[in-house]
Amino acid sequence: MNKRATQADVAREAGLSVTTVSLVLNGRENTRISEEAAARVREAAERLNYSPDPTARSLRTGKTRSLAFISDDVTVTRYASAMIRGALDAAEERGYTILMAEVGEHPERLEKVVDSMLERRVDGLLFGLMSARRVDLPALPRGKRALLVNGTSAGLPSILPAEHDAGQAAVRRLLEAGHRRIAFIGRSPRVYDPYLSATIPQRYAGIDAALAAAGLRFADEVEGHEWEPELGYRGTRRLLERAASFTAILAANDRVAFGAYQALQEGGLRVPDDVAVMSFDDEQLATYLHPALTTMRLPYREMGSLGVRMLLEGEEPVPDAATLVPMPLVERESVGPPREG
Amino acid sequence: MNKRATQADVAREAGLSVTTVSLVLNGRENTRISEEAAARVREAAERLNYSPDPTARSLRTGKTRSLAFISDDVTVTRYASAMIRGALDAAEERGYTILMAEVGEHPERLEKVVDSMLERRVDGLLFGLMSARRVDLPALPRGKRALLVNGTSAGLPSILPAEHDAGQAAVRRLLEAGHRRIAFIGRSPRVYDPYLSATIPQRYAGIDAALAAAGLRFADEVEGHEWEPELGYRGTRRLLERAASFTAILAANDRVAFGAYQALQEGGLRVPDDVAVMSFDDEQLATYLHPALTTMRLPYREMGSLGVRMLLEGEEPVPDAATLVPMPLVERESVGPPREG
DNA sequence: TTGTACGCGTTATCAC
DNA sequence: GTGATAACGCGTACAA
Repeated sequence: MNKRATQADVAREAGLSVTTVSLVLNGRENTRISEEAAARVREAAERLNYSPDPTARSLRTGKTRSLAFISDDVTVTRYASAMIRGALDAAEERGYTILMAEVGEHPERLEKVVDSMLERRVDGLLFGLMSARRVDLPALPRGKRALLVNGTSAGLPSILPAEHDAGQAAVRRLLEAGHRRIAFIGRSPRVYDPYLSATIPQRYAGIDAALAAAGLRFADEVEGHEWEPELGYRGTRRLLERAASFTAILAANDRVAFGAYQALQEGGLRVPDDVAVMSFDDEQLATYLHPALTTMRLPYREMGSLGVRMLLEGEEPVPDAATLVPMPLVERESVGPPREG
Repeated sequence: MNKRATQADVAREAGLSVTTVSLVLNGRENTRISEEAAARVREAAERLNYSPDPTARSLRTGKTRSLAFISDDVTVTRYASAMIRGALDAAEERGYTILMAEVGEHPERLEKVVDSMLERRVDGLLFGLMSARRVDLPALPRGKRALLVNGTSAGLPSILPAEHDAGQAAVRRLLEAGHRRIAFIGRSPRVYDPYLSATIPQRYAGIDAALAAAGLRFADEVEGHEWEPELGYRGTRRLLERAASFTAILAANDRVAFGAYQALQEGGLRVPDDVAVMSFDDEQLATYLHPALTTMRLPYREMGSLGVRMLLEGEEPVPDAATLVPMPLVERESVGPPREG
C-alpha cells in the first residue's frame, strides 16, 4: 500500500511511452496501436494495479464525472429519501459520483451550496424536492445541465409524478369494486399556489374527471390542507355524522387514510367490507395498517434515477418541460376485489 | 460567465506574482507579505470573482476535502436517512463535501464502491448502517480514516446509540409513573448475534438492570424478533388473555407499540389510563398515534454529524472503540405523569 | 505506430 | 517581501 502507481510507472513497466499507455487505457480506436503494445500496457497496468487519478484527469479534461444532488428536506422526511437511492444507483451504473447537499428550509443556503457545487465543477445538478412544488433557484452558468426531481423551476426541465393519471386510476379502482357513493377527504383550494404544490391540482383533476366520466359526483367531501392523520380522523367522524351515506373513502394521502382507519374502527366499521379506503403516496405506514392500505405509489426512486439518466444521456433537455413518471397502483387489502361486468 | 478566473489572472490584475496571490489567499502568516500587497491581491480577487479550483488544488495537495458516505439501505428505510442529513450538515460547516453511495443488501458491491471512493481520493470514509449491527468491510489502506455510524466492524471505531442507558431510562419512566406490573413485548435470543444486532443486548441489559434495581421483574413477556405491528398486536392480545395483570407495556420499538395500541383499543382499554405504553426509536409513526407515543429516540442525525466530526477533528480515533450517543426520552402522551414521592 | 513535450491551476521550494 | 519555477498525473498536438 505505498504510493499509487501512475501512468508513467505503467509506461516504464511496459517499456512504452505514456502516450501509448493513455491511448490504450482510454480505448482510443482511431489511432491504431499495435495489438502487442496494447497487451503489454494492459498487463503492466494490471500488475501495478493501476487506476487513473480522477483528480488529474479532471484537471486536464474539465469533466469530473460527478453530479450534485441538492435537496430541501428529502433526507429527513419520511420516504422521499428513496429519491436519493434512485439517483445514486443510476449514477453508479454510469461511473458517476453524487455529491450531496441539503439546505432544509433555508433558501439563502441554496445559493452558497450551488456555488460550492459549481466550484467543485460538477457536470450537472439535480434538485430534489421533498414535496412537488415550484421553487426559485439561483441562476446557473449557461450550458450547465440541471433539472428538478419532484418540482419545477423557471427555465429548467423537471420530473414529476403523473398525478392526473393516478387520480383517475384511484377512482376507477373504486368504481370497479362497485362503489358508487364515495367520500373524499382532503380537497383544498390552497394547493393551487404552485409554490405550495405543483401536482395536486392534477391529482384533483384526474379524480374529478374519472368520477364525471362515470356520471358521478362525490357523495360527500371534507376539506383540509393539512394532510395528517388528524384530518382523516376528524374528517371521517364528520362524514359519519352527516346524513349522506357512502361505501368508500378516497383519502388525499396515506396519513389521512390512517386517521380515517382510526375513526372507522372506533365507529365499529370494517375495512373494506363496510367502507373501502383508497389513498395516495404509499408510505411505509400503508403496510402497518390492518387491513393494509391500497394506494397510488409516489415513484420517488424512479424519479431519482430518471433524473440522472436525463442529465447524463440523450439530447439537451427542454427547458420547462415536465417528464411524468407513472404512479403505480399498489394493490393491498383496503378495497374489495374488482367486480366482473 | 466566461471562463473562470485563475490565480494567474488575479496575479496579473494585481500586478503581482502567483506566489504572492497564493500566499495571501491561503492566509499564510509566517511569510510576511506587506499589508499593501495583500490588499491589492484581495481586491483583484474580488474584482475577478476568483475562487480557487479545487481540482487543481487537490492534485497538488493530495487532499480532496471530501468524505465518502457509504450505507447499506439507509436512504430507503424509514427515518434512518436522517443520519445522512447529520453528516451533510457537519461536512458543509467544515467546507467538506460528501460523496454518497449505497449498496443495499449486496456485500459484493461494497468492495467496488469502496474502491471507487478510494480512487476518488476521499479524505475519509463513513459507513452508515440502517440498523446497528456488525459488518465485515473490505480492507482499507493504512492511514485512511474510516468509521462506522450505527454499526461496528473489526478494527474501526464506531458510533452507536447509548442503548443501555435508554433501556434504563425507559423503565425508570414507567416506574416513576407508578407502574409496578409491566409487560414486555419483543425479547428475542436472536439478537445476541452481533451480525444481527450490535446494540439490542444492551437495550435488554439496561431494561433488566433498572427493573432489578427496583426489585421487580416483568409481570409478563412476549418473545419475538420481527418487530412489526403484527407482533405488538398479537402479543398484546396474548397478554390480555393470560392471567397476569399489568398496567404498562414496554414495547421493543414503535411499530410493536403501534400494534399494541390496536389490540388495546379493540379490547376497550385506554392509553395511558388503563395501560401505559412506552417504546423505543421515535419513528414518525409515534406522532400519528392517539395518544401520541412516548418513546426513546434513536439519534440518527446526531450520530451522522458526530461521524464526520470525529473523522475530521481530534486525534486519531481509537480502533474498535465505540462512542455512545445518548437516546433522549421523547415525552408524549402514552405514559401518565410522573408521581411525586 | 510510437514518443516528446506542453498545459490544466495549484502549492511549495528556493532564489533574489 | 516577493518572484521564478518545479512538481502533482493526465491527455493530446505534434514530431519522429
